[in-house]
Parts: sequence; structure tokens; C-alpha cells
Amino acid sequence: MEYKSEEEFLKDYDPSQYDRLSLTTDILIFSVSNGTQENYRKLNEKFFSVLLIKRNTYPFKDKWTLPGGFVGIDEDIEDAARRVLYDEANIKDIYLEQLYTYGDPKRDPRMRVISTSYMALIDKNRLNDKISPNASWFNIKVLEDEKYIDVFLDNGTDTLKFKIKKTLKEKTTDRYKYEIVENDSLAFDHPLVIAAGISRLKNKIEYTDIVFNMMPEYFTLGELQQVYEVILGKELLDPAFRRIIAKKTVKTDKVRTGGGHRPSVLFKYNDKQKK
Amino acid sequence: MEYKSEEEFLKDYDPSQYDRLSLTTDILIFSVSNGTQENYRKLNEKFFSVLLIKRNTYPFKDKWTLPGGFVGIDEDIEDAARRVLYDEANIKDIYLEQLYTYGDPKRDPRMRVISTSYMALIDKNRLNDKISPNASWFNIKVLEDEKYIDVFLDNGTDTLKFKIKKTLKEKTTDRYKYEIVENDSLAFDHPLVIAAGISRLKNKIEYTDIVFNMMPEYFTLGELQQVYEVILGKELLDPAFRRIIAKKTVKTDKVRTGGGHRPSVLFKYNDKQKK
DNA sequence: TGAATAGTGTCTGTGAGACAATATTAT
DNA sequence: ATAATATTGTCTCACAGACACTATTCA
Repeated sequence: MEYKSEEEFLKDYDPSQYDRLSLTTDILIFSVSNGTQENYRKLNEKFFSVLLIKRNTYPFKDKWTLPGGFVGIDEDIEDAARRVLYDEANIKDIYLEQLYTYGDPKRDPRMRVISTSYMALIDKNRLNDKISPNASWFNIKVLEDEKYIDVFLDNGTDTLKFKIKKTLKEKTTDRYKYEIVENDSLAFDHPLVIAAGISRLKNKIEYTDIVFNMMPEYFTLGELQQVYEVILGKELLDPAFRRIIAKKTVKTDKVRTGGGHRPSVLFKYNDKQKK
Repeated sequence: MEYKSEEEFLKDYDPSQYDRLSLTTDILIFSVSNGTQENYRKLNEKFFSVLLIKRNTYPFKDKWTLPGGFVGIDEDIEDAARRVLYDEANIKDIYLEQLYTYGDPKRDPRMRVISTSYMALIDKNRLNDKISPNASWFNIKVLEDEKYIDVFLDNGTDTLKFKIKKTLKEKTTDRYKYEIVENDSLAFDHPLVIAAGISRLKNKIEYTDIVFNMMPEYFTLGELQQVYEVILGKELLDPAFRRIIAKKTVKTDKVRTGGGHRPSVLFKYNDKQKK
């Protein structure tokens, strides 16, 4: 059949002739939590953390999962992600970035479901009491070597663990294929999503200012350094850290006192730096 | 209704209750083309190029489009991308990387179609005669400033042009929202896909070795530098370039003679470098 | 011989790694 | 006074930018 115009063609178009599938979005909501500290002199320990939801329906009933949901037929994917953020964690207007789209035909046992993952960053102190009742913050510990990534998640009650095998995809990059080799408690392919997200954040924190999306308005350089250290999983040298961070921050005239040591100056993010 | 087990739940599950949509994949096949040169002394000019297909059906009949196609209901997205690569350009076993998933509800006038874009890199000389009859290589020129990206595509017969407006998404990163403000000849939202892909490649060529996926086995450092320059859109200083590239390449005992100047040594990619 | 590319030498400035030293507070 | 963090000083080394210089070929 020959059409004379685009309008004519579209009028007759029958979408049902193509395979149809479903699209979901899964969101990695990352933040930094404060631990407790008995020694009045010492700083509070900080933890890198992610928000998980306990499923109460099949499939994967009673497993933990990333906040997420189906994308509506007339809904933009990122809008769906923002809707989930609002529904599950009462969060609006925060940093949100698309990461990767997972399309293994067997990733959902129900039917063919594609999932686009997003990463969101927040200052957790802004919303501690507002999250949905079946949501929980898990502190993240990562052990990584050449071949495996071990991730430990702890919310004070449950400890989840999964292990991922890395295989270098090609010699010209450092891209890896991830495979889940151990996973007891997480639903779907979420261990892959979490591991990839952590890796992305670790990488991106080094060459952007996204860390400030996880900070309160005023913070000390010590606190900021703690956040870097806990996300990167390694200690940094003070002078080097301060040199790098100097351009990105502005000193204020406020100080924080009360620890048994020299008070520290409070800084703000410098959003007018020249890069 | 209460289910006692996951198996029981899945047996009864009805996928039709959820919104269904279609998924396509669009592939940016990038390569470098050789120009011609009348002056026997001078090097061949090189061009950064992308493969486009002329559509002969609605919608967007007679417009140019990225190679792509629908993802089958039981097909992994990346497998679909590889299938398209093979069908349209007879290409197998090349560098392929997922870039971004486009989900604007209005991006396809027929129905709701999500598209996941991939970037593929090849040494064009390996396959010049095998591409499909309605495919064509377009040389790319990019003019970019703070607010706009102008892209010019030229295949020797047609010249396509589009213009994109950039808006900074947030102060903490250099992520931009792209909007098409001019586009005569390209189908769908492909100007966005192309612009984002070029930007990604420019960025990634600086900190990985992906450029070698576009090179023949043996090459001179001058040729390699040309490729960097044409992709980055700027000239590089010889000594600095050679310092950086030294770790990534291995000198061979072959030389290339014939230009009216000093012969140049042929190099290979060093895939055993320590990074 | 001269135009053109190939390839090297070297100076300078920037910035990260490393470690030492000083400052300040609450108990 | 002491433990703990806050903050700065400085030495060294690696490396990128810049520019000058030498090497080699073929019409």
C-alpha cells in the first residue's frame, strides 16, 4: 500500500503489529548517614547509604528492592522516576541522572520488562522522617578486587550481601560485564544495578561537584572529606584534599565548636567557580 | 487474592493489565574517513564520520535516520543492536556501548516508542563496499559554543544541518539538556542522539583507548594524531601528543614511505600496557 | 633544494603525593 | 596537660603546554 503523505500514513497506522513490552524505572537513592560516637572528641562516623524497599507482593515477596515502578504509557521516563521519588521518599527537586537500561529478556519472571535505572543524590538529613514505611536506609560497604565486587548492605536490622563477578569487556576501556554470583536478599537484577551505580558515583565524584548534592548548606571541610572518603572507600590526605576542594567551596564566617578540639570553619558550595 | 508461593503467583499472572510499549535501538556508527589530497607531499585529510540510512517508508519518508530497529520480545537490547549492525553494515565484533534511553512520549508519531541508543566504533576501511544500498557515510563538522551546537553532515551529495540548544541542568555538573531548534533532514529525535553521542565520544577518547577501535592494525603516529584532532575538533601539539600516546602504542619495525618527506614508523596498539 | 612531515629536546608552570608543623578546643 | 581535629607550609616528582630544533624524503 502506498501513502501520499505522512498524515495519511499515520491515520491508518496499527501499533498492535509490533511486539509490546513494559518499561520500569529503578532508582538508586544515595545519601550519607551519620553514625554515633561515644568519644566526645571524635567526629561522627559517616556511612554511604542507599534506600531500599521491602516488597510485600509477588514476585520476590519479602525481598528488598530498589524504589521503582512502571512507566505510564504517556509518561516520560524521567518523570516516572521523579514520581517514584516523591511517592516512596517524599523527595522533590533533587539531583537525578539516568544511568543504564537493563534489557535481559529474563530479568523479570512475569513478562518482558525493560528497566531504566537512575541515580538520585540527597542530603538525608532533610527528610529522615518522611520516607515510606516499608523503605529503609542501608549502609554500604564495598570490597572490590580485580575479579569480584562484594557488597554488604546493613540497615541495623538486616544484613544483605551480594557478590558480582567482573569480566573486562575489551582491552581498550575499563568497561566490565557484571554477573551476579551470590545474592540472597535482593529482587530482580538489582545487585547489578546497585554495583553499577556505586561505580558510576565513585567515578563521577572525582571530576564533578555532585557530592554537594549530598551535603547540607553549611559544612566543615572535615565533614566533606569524610563524605568523599566513605564514597571512594579510601582515606585522603588532608592538604591535597583541601587544595582540590578550595575552588569548589566558599569560606563563611561561621564556625562549629563543641568537639574537644580546634573549631572548624563552615563552608558553602561555590556555585560561581570558574572551571 | 493471596498466593502461597512465587510459582503459584506467576502461573496466574496476566501481563496485559500493564501499559505496553515498543522498544527500538538506534546506533551511532562512528568512523574516520580519508579525504583526497592533490599535493603529493601532504597527508590525506581525515574526517570524522557517521553512518546514516535514507528512510523509504513512512513516517519520516525520505529523511535520514540512524540505523536502528525494533527490539524483539525475546531479544536482549544489545543483541538487537548487534543484529542491526550486521544487517545494515555487515559489521560484526566491534566496539559497542550503550549510551542513553530516550523516552519522550511524543518522540515517535506512530505510538509510544522508547529508544536506547548505542555507539559503535569501526575502522571504516575494513568494510567500505559492504554497507546496505540506502546507507551512506556523512562527514561531521561541529561548531559548539556555550549555548548552541551546530552540526553539519556531508556525504558528498547531501548536506544536512541541525542546531541544538544547550541548557545547563544543574550547577554541580556539566550536564546539559538538549533541544532541537533547527532540523530539516533528520528523522525522529536523532539530532539529539547524534549530538549526545559525539559529545560522549569526544569525552571518552580523552581517558580511554577507544580510539584504537577506529584504527587499522598498523598506523603512524601522525595518522593517529589526525584522528584525535578530527574527533576533538582541535589541533594538538606534537610532543605532548606523543608523550601521552607512547604508553598506548608499540613501535614496529615497519615504516611508511612515499610522501615527499621523512618516512614514518608504523605503530600498533599496546594492549598490554599497565594503566 | 625546498616543502612537508617525522621526531626529539628542553624550559616552565601547575598540581598531586607525602610528611611535618602549628593552632585550638573541651575535658 | 592531653587527645583529637583543624589548618598550613613545603619539598619533590610527574606531567602538560609551549616552542625550538633536527631528520628525512621525493619531485
